[in-house]
Amino acid sequence: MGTYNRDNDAISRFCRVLAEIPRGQVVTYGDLAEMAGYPRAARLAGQVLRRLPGDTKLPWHRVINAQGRISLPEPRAQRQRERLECEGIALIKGRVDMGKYRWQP
DNA sequence: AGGTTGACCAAAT
DNA sequence: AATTTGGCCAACC
Repeated sequence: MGTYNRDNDAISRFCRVLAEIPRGQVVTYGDLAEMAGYPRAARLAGQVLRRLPGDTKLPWHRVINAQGRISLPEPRAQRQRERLECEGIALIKGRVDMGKYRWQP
């Protein structure tokens, strides 16, 4: 199978990877998908994140797009920016310095 | 069933 | 540097 169908096993794989991202670091949607075992399924990562409960303890804010930009619509983008800054990740002209903060295990 | 829609991405223009 | 293009893949009409 290799296909994703609302099976919780797939979702928990995304969540497991998400939980491992260290404080003060970020990954891209594509990175998250690949680490979860779904290479080239960046949009799938976005769908999983979108469905996370609003009160999740998972570090959803550590996931940004491949250009180092926040991919959320306002007003959630503002919350993500705040959370990142709380961890010492500043956005310079709307961008995270991927060379400095991208997590590579 | 089949078309459209995204918290996407890399390569080409 | 900014846009466009083609690929991606499950959810949702």
